[in-house]
Amino acid sequence: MEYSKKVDEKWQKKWKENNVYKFDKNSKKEKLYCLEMFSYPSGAKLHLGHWFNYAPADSFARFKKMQGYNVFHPMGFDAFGLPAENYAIKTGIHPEDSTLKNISAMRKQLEEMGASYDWDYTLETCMPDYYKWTQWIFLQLYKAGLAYKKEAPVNWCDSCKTVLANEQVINGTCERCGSEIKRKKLAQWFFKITDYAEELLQDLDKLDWPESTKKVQTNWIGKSEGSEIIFETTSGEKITVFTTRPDTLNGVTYVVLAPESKLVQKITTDEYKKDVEDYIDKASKLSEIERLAVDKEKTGVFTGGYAINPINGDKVPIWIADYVLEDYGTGAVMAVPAHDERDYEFASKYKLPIKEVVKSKNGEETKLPFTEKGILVNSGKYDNLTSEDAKIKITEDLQKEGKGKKTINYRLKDWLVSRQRYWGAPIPIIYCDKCGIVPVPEEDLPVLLPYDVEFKPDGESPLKKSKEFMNCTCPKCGGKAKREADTLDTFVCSSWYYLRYPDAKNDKEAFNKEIVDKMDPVDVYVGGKEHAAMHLIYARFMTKALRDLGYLSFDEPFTRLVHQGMILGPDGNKMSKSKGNTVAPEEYIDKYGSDVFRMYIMFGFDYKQGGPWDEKGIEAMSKYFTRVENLVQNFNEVYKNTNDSEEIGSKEKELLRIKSNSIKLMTENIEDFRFNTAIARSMELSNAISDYMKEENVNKKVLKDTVDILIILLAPLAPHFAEEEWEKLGKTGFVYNENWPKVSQKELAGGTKDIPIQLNGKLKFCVTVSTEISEQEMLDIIKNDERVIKLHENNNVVKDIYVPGRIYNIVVK
RNA sequence: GCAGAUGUGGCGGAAUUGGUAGACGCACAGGACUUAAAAUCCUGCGAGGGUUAAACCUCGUGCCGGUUCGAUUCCGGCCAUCUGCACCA
Repeated sequence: MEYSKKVDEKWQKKWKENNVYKFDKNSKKEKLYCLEMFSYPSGAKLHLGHWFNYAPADSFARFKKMQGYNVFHPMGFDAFGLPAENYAIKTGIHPEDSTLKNISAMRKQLEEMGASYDWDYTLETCMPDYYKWTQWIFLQLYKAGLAYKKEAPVNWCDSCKTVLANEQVINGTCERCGSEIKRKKLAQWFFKITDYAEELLQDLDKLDWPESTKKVQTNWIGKSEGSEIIFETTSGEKITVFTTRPDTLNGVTYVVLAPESKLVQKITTDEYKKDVEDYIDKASKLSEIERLAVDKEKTGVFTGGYAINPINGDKVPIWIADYVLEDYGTGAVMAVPAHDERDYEFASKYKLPIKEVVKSKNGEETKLPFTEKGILVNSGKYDNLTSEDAKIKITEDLQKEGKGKKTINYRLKDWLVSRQRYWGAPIPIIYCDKCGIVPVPEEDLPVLLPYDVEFKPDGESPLKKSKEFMNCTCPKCGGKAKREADTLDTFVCSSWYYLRYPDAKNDKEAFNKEIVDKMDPVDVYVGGKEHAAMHLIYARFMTKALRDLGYLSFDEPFTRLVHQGMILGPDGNKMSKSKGNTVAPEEYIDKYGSDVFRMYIMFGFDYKQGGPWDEKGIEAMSKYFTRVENLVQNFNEVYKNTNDSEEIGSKEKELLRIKSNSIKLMTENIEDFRFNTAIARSMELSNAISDYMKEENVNKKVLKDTVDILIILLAPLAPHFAEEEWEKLGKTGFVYNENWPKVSQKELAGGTKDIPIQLNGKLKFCVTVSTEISEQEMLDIIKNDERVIKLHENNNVVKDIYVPGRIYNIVVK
């Protein structure tokens, strides 16, 4: 049958009937856990991005299986979350109904793609049999003190009526709807990811991840080493500041508190009370985007209070200013306008003194603000020390007097996990008037998400409106109590799903320890780099936390990480409905079949790079399929009708060399997710076979072996097509069950090779030598080549450089 | 502003540890087959010069410079585009 969607259907049916993709958990082969980031069923159809993520990664998994690994390759659905709820708000269709419908449609499409998933291991995060365990994990973290509640200024989106994580705030606007984010104080649940900041940073070294992603995480964690320094104040309070530049302590000319700081009230004198209150009031009304605008001029106000410099006794004014952030460091800074740009700008505006205490090391004139390290001046006994030495010395001296210490700060903040939303896993907590916060007993899990709820947003959690859900009895005292109305951030669901897959049907525990230790960590994780900061850091945290609680015994969830690039619209822009440049895969699948589409997206782009969609390439790929079909058909005829030659001559050697070269490079390339070059090598091989078949006398054995190998090599890349051609070759089993071929070094050497001859590094010509002779013989042939001799005669030769088997360069004056 | 990535023919993209730049494919041109077209097959295809035709010569991997017998690859300095993070003291 000529390749089309019909061939896909034929083989999908056969695969199913024969359980070809059944995972054998008892296999003795080495396990390989290959995972793609699971899909979010916000729409009913797989879009091009899904295809570009899943189809090539499936080819990788197939390749690994053929190489002899026991490949575990599951797929599931990240089904809770805002889009389904927003869709529901718009259309009135319940999130559960639309989500489940989308899941079944997407699953059907994934089957049509021909992906080698074992669906016995699937999961859906919105189902009670999954979120029961999400809640259970919450309880374990709660018991361990890693989940806690606190009042916190949160990012509030007025349009979505919800709190957003810092990661969901883009330039002060909501990631989803683009409206400005305001600050609001609410009691919120947090996970203590900051406890793991140092380990999350250190363990990045262990990971086979793209460097750029490690960098993103490093910046996200934002470790900075410095000192905490205590300033006494005239009002008797103490202000602790954090600084990375204790060497500039003598240059402090004022101290600044964040407007939200609790100290402000105590330090402010009556005289300045009104100014300060006005300022705080104004600052709190500013939205995040206004407050953080880069070009915003710094503002602040004097409190009337003074602080005492712990090192020289200087009395400096205390100000409040919104350029100081409450939630970083100590919420207070010592201002050194001479050596910090922000302080300089502020001091200049408010006419505060500027005192220079660091000079350039090489004695050059320094222009203020001078923010580099240098040599201390105007610093009493610390004069002439380098910044590096002074940092240590000053901190030591302060420590002796209990006025300071060395410390480390991280930008990473605790993970805010509560959402005032309906479509998520309910937080398993009960509030009792008598007993306070009471965790739901494990045997009462899951806390079911009620179906009948008014989920239109009005600033309150939708669950609060369901009396049935809210009213309960306290597990401790049996009295009347209320449930937590917030649901968990979907990132909580996705922070542990890779642990659930291998034991997805376990109804006794989230996952069995023995199984998870055997199957995890994920060996190869494939997904977009938009998750570099959030999902990937949360999952790492979760693995480490569960390890410390004794539920598993490894440190990192994803050993190797690969990011696919993004396919852009034909116009080179990101695909979006509003731009009208989207590409619908279904049309192409229907017209050409899934394999042509898969092969095109693998061949037309650098996988890690992506690029603009080009429709012409798909037609070309379809033609390649036809060429291979013709090749197989011709082969069957040639094999039947021509005379056999047992000779292994130069033609055969060349064919075998190309065959082995294709095996070698395809093996390396697929391993490295470089599908475009892998496919190029398969094309070279089919071209070589076609050429060889035009010969008068063919060596049938060589030809047959080579054709078989071509189809085997294509099997992971074009699975349906390869099965069809395999069958045409008269084979009975599935080509998927064949072994990936091995390279023959002897064949790879071929018969001859060309040694380039250069003159001053520029190619002149090549000398062809046999690969079966010694290096010395090769050199002799090159040296005695007429053209080489001529080059020597006609030039003033300085020397010859010979890299054995590689290149021969003649250096002339 | 900081960090990261990218820059190669008309196009997508290839080039081991520095060693024949442009694999493979698209597009294009010419040819074969055909009444014709499509499909298929064959040939050519970085730019410029040169030749009846070849041979051959010069230039060429964003720009400038360096290291080297030899640089798309290594180093220094720019430019452009993209993506993160953005008052983190």
